[in-house]
Amino acid sequence: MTQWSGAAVLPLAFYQRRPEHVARELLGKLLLRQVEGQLLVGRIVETEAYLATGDPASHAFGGRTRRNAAMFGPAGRAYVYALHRCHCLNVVTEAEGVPSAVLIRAVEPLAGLELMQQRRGTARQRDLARGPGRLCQAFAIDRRLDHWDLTRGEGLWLAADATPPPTDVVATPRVGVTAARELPLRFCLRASPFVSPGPRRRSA
DNA sequence: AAAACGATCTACT
DNA sequence: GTAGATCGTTTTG
Repeated sequence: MTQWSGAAVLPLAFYQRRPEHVARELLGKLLLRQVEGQLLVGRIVETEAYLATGDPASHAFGGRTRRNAAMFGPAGRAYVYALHRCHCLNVVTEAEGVPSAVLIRAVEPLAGLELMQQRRGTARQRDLARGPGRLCQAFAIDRRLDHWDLTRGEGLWLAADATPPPTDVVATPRVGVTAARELPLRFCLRASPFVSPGPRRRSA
């Protein structure tokens, strides 16, 4: 795995900024997971920012609860929650006490594909980590990783590729429940086949 | 104690 | 494109 030795772990300062900025900067970065003696790697191709104030879609909008406690903690930690049968991975941003985060919506699988295929129950590369729930299943991420320190470079962490590919970024307004606000919170790499379907438009 | 609610996914047409 | 499964968390009685 010397191929990833040049990948620099993202430092605390990277996360101590506004979630819109972090979400934009995360595109093209690497998500790494060490599990069962193997290294899983994916390139982040889609993110979503959840603001500390004025964002009705954020879990922190209604105040602090047991579930969303990680969002109120220090930056650079994971906020993992369960939804339906799935889990979703967020990275906490800004200062402690400011509840903002970035949802990792999709990655392009780069290493450890066999284990991902095994965990996902499919061989289709496109379906391994496209969508926040699938991503967590492929990378063996669940609530035990809630509050995990992502800056330590072990278990679960993020890093910058030594030679990242060109990143042509698109920001799109959210659709669905938050459509009324038209917040430009979603970021993805243009033309990446590994982008998730995204939130459904809600039917009245 | 019970009910409602999704930052979703899969299957099917 | 739409429908339904499904379950931990939160809210309400």
